Amino acid sequence: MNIGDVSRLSGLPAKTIRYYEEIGLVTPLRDDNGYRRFRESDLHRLAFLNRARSLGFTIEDCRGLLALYQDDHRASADVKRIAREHLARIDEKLVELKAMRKTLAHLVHCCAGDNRPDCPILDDLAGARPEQSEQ
Amino acid sequence: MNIGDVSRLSGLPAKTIRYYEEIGLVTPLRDDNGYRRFRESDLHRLAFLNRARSLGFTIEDCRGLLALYQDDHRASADVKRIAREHLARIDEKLVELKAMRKTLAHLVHCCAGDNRPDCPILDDLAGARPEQSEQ
DNA sequence: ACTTGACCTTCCAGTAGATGGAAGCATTAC
DNA sequence: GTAATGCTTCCATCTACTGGAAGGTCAAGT
Repeated sequence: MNIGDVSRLSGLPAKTIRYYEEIGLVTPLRDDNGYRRFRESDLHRLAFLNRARSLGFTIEDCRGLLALYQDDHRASADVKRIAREHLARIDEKLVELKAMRKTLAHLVHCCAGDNRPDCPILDDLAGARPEQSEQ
Repeated sequence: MNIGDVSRLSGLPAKTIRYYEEIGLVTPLRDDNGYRRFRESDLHRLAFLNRARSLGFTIEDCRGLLALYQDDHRASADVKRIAREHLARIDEKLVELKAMRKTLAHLVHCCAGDNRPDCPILDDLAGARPEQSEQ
């Protein structure tokens, strides 16, 4: 298979596949003309990567997960640890985003959004926060 | 004020303040010795930036917000539009993260996390997804 | 045989938003 | 005088790609 084929089959852009090769996540063979030649196993790795990335795992997580995937003597505990840590990161991010969302939604709600200059959003950004006195 | 002072007062690292100068978000004066000299107005801009960034506004959003902040003839509608668009981006991100969280939490829950190799997390990443048949 | 178009290659640059570190002046404290 | 901070610039690095240029390869059609 050429890169176009695995791109279609894995759902990853060819650019991304080349990048993954560059950072050692996949190692296709080469034909005499210099074209990359992908085996079934390469395709599986790429599909695995696409799925793992879509779940938000970092590239380094993916590296670890692929290694465990290949390792018949793995302990599922190692996989679970990576996933749990990732889940914790997601939860942190969710807390942060929800806090942002709450403040922003409040500010947007308070702003008249007309052609006058008075704006509670700018007031907040400038430091005048009614619901959060300066200690 | 030197950079160390505004750093303490604005809460931004000196590195970040230099970076903000580089990209034109703040323009301190210079002393004869080459040191940056910050006015009160610079400090206000930096505090504004710190707050806006902590609410997740992009640097380009901040640029627009600062311009409106300085503009006595602004329309609050313009501020509100920037904030609403940002809010929409946050909501998108929240939807995405919540979906990831749901899948991940389920997989983590299903994984025994012992010293055996069987692992539903890897099974999922490898494409064997029971609750989501292939088309 | 020649051309066209699709496909492939490498290499370089750029994205967002900083952050880390090195080398080297300036200032302040003792 | 010297040691500790503090300031400067410059360059590199991070994440995870993505875009584009310049050019080689291949298969189909005429």
